[in-house]
Amino acid sequence: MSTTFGKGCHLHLIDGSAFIFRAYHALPPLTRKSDGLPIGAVSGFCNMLQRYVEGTAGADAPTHIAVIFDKGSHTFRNDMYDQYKANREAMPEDLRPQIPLTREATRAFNIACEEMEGYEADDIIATLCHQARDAGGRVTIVSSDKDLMQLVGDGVVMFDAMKNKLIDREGVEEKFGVGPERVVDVQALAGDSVDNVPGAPGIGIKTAALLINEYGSLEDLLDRAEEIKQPKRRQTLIEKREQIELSKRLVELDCKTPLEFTLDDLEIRDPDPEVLLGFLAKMEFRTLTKRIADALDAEAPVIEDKAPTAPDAADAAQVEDIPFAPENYTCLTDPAQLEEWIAVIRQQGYVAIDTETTALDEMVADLVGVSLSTEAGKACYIPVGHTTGDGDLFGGAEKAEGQMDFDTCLSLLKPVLEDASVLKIFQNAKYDIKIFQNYGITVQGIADTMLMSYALYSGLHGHGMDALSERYLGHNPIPIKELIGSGKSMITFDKVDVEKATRYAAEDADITLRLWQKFQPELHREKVTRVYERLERPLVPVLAQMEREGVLVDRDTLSRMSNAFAQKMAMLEEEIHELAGEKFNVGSPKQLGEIMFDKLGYEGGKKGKTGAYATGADILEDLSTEHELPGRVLDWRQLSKLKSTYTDALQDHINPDTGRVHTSYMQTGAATGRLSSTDPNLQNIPIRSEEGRRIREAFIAPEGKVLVALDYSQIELRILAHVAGIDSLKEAFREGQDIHAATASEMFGVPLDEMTPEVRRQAKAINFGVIYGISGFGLARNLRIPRAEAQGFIDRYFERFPGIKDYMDDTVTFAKEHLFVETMFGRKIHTPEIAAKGPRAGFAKRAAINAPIQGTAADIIRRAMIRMPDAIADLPAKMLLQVHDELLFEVEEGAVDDLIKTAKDVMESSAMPAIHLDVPLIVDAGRGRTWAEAH
DNA sequence: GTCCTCACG
DNA sequence: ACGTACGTGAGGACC
Repeated sequence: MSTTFGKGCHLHLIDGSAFIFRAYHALPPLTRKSDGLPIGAVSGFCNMLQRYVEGTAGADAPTHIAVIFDKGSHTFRNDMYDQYKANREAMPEDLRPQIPLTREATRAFNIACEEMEGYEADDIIATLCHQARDAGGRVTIVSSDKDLMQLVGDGVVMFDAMKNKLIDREGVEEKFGVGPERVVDVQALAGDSVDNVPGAPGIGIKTAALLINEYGSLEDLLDRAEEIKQPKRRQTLIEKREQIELSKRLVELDCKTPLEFTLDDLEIRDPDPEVLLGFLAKMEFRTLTKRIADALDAEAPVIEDKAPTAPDAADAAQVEDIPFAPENYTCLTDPAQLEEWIAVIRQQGYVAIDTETTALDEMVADLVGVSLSTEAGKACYIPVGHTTGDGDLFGGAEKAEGQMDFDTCLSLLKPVLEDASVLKIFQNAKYDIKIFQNYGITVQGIADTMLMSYALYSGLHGHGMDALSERYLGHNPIPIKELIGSGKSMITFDKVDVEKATRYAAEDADITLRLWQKFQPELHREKVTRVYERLERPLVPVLAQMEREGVLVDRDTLSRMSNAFAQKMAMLEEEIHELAGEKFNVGSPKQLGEIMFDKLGYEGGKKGKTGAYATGADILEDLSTEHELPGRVLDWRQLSKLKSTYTDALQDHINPDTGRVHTSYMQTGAATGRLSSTDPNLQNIPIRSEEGRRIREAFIAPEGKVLVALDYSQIELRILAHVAGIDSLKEAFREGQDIHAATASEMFGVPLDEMTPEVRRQAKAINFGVIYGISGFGLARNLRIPRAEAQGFIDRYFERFPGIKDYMDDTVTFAKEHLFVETMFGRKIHTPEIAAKGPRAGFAKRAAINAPIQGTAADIIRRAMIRMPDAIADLPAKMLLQVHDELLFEVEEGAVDDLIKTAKDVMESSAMPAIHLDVPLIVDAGRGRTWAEAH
């Protein structure tokens, strides 16, 4: 039955990883109906495999076939160069569990399925190629990976299944400018950013091919490097010789892999219908099962339409039964123990990590310890920076007993942290990766339980670890207060006793791991995997980098402003006291209310819930038509606000080391998907008032650089026009009209060229009102017109734009039915209050109407931010700040136009291709030495 | 800690 | 019948 591989045989080798990734990206995140297991990639993989086998049947059918997979993340190339493939992005979490299933699928098709520990699939393919060719057979490699092109020639061709194209010797020459036998020479010079092969800096494929063709081979080129005319190129080749030679060894495939099977084992075999259909049925692939059953002329097994089972009842119960037992938490002091932990981590491919530090501000925090957890209930803590006495780790204090050496610990952890193929699970990853960055460690390959919770439960509750642990694990973690106290007597973590720290820190890692296990299947069940994978997880390093950059703020400017404000306030205060007839604290609303309404007897004093008079700006404004005092108080309040919140407070936030202000962005702060900014909040720097706007003059670019502000024009209204399907609004946006004027024209029948500012202002207020879930009362208050008149405007608006009312009604209906609303990208915002009765129902309704619009805008700018670093990588520019619909950059003077063009393009195209908008997105640009000028 | 007020989109 | 524009964070007063 079995024949010996030889002349006339034709071996097809399928690059398994390529199939898997193509399948994963080509298909939506499908899940198995009965239990929510992600199976999109498996489904695509099976389809592709089946179609391939089907498509190759005929005259030149393969006699032998195999699917070759990678195994393990560590190969002999990592021993040569530890940075090899270190840039690889972490595997999406919903793909990981599908990998073993693709092996199972291959076997179910009765196709040979081969892999080797320590070798890449490419090496196995290379070895098989050589063997097959030596035996006189032919080979077709099914892959489009350029690393395999070196194997082409002498009966070996490649088939790019994506483009349905054969790649032969000419194809390789087209791609590399040299024949297959010189491909590795070109690759060694050109390097490869994807695999992190260094190559020769400044030399790409074109130049490399030119050089190789001129000198014949890489070795000759390097030997005769002195002869090269271009000085820069000559220098590079001489200085980087070793790096280039290393690169060649990295790209050269090993054709002597010690295989544990022979070519004869790969002989093509018919699948066993029972096994194959059994597997497909188990995966619950209805269409595919039926199609293959037909092809095999067999009976398709029945796939029951099982209702989803209770969420992993069995598994969950097991995990939840594992107690939180501090005795299973160990304190690691010996590097050998850590090495054992690392071996386990590498083996299983993931670990939960938490860092303990001396401060909440990552820019000034020192690392005190690291905790790890590899399975529920099991965790360790590595103390490295605990101190005794006064002073800190790097000055004054004594290092406490019983710890691991700081540098030893980090040098052991570094390769794991930087290896994107090992998943590091954090609660609030941004904090920890910034801490590790302080020590030159760039963490790659992260999961974040805080972001998972946000993607799953935004609007339902907060996403802090204590709350999540209590809610989802039924466990109250040790409060940090018990270790460091609170208030004035608070100590830093380095002063905490190592034993206590171990219990606390190990528990945090344990909890993080358990939350990850709990949330992972939920992401699929709730269909928010895409949101988490595309909108949340990739944003973390981007925000970390922006925070690290900070923005330059001029202390002198702020300090001068503070002084000027103080003087003016003192004068106003004197006047106010005189008008009041007594001295009082102008900053106390309570005292002010009593003075105005009780003592001076102003009309219209209204007490709120707490029994205090309301003294808000709107009330003082009304009073100021009758009295002098309220106007003075308004002026005083404005200055007080500017001084305390901005000109004084901002100075305190200037980092002494960098001279810049480093805000912190909270990714989970706003339910709609917006970011929020704290410490300091740089998203509410004044701009509306002339006095306040001047604070932006203190935000500057360093010498030789410029600030560039890019902001989306009317993004929320554009989204509204799209989602509500308002043709006239869409048309106005497409034609670049003044949207508020166009609205006014449509509503009041005033031609555009006769528009008055007053009518336009009213239309503008209505436009904004609509986004907020308009009410007659709210619009009346905003426009200071009678409520009936405001209601008349709204009625007319709905009449002219009937789609708006439908959109609002539909959104509320959807929210009531599902208790959440969605953005265009599928972000869910839960609206539990929509079921409430009474006044709360009104709030919830308006929030539900607003959330998809505000949230979609937030998603769009997030996508822009995620794509931005790569887009501007070659420009001398940094993205510094985000203010909801604006991005602020710092750019070298000469590159301003390039930056604006590139960044604008990224922003304007960021809705696509995930969603389609019927209206264009337009980004306005400004530049200047200060943020004030850039607007 | 909570309320009030006010800065931003 | 009720009280209302949506989403945030920070500072100061007051308990």
